[in-house]
Amino acid sequence: MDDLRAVPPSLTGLTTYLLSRTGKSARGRLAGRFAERGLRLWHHAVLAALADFGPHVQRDLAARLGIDPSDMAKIVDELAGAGYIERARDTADRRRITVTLTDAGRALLAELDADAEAVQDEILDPLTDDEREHLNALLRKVFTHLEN
Amino acid sequence: MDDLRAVPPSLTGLTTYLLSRTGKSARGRLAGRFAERGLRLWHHAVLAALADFGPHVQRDLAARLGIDPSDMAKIVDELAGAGYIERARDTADRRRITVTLTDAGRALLAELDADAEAVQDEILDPLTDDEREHLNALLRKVFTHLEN
DNA sequence: ACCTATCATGGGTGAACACCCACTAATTTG
DNA sequence: CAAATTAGTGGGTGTTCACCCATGATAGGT
Repeated sequence: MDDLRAVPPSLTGLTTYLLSRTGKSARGRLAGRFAERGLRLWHHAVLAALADFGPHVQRDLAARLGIDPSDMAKIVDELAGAGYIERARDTADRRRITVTLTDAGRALLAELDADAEAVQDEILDPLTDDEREHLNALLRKVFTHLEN
Repeated sequence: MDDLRAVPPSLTGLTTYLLSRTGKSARGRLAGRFAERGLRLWHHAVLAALADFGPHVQRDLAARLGIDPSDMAKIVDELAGAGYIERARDTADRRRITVTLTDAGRALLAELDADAEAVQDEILDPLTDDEREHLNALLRKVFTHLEN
């Protein structure tokens, strides 16, 4: 007891601490899997947004994901270069570029989602199905409240 | 609907995504408060470890918190410089430095804990007391399982 | 037709962070 | 007693990440 590896209980008593640590672990593991494919977390988020809401003007895509338009340009460039999305100049407003998911992109998204599920299974391993459900509901509440 | 600011549901459906985002927000807010005092999250962790487990050999402190000994040396130096902890050479093994919490350190820890509570209240605002309790219990399960 | 605003893009910056190595002092081992 | 090991420390490195600015192309207002 008093294992030298034990984490201070006054920290584990803080829900924010637990959120921070588990969140970091989750992000790290998923980022690791994506990295094996030469991808980062934002690539997944972009593909998911396109799948959920359909084609986007690039600027709207950046706004939706809360990322800098300049960084979005780079991400879009990478995804387009690999054929996962298609860029097309808007004919009405030729400043804009409309981004669309390709079939290859849809297929990649399915794989990335599978990665995410796998990581989720790793991390939520000690929880029953009911508990996972409950955790997701609680976090969803917290998250939607954060978005203001 | 289809608010341009809405986050993709296929992401919010992933508990790992919610963990990652809420965790990042929690860490960011707390780090912001600490930064106003010229401190970082590790300073809090070190003080908490000393309060919970008593004096530590510096190397053990690093091992417990999972941080590089070299980085721990810097953190300890900062805390000692401000008088929050005391360094003392071990008389038996003069290579070792034993780190002890001072009264000032204990007082600072109380303030940092208050900061953490405040951030926690912000973030868990939409949850009832029962739900907060439940969330903490679930995360604790997940966290202790991660530690392997 | 000008002037201003908007979009995509490239490039650069700076903070945070986790690592890693080398060096000194001290201890332990053979 | 010599050699190998360990503790603390200083310094440096590479990565990630969020930001910010400048530029060129295009639109819209007046």
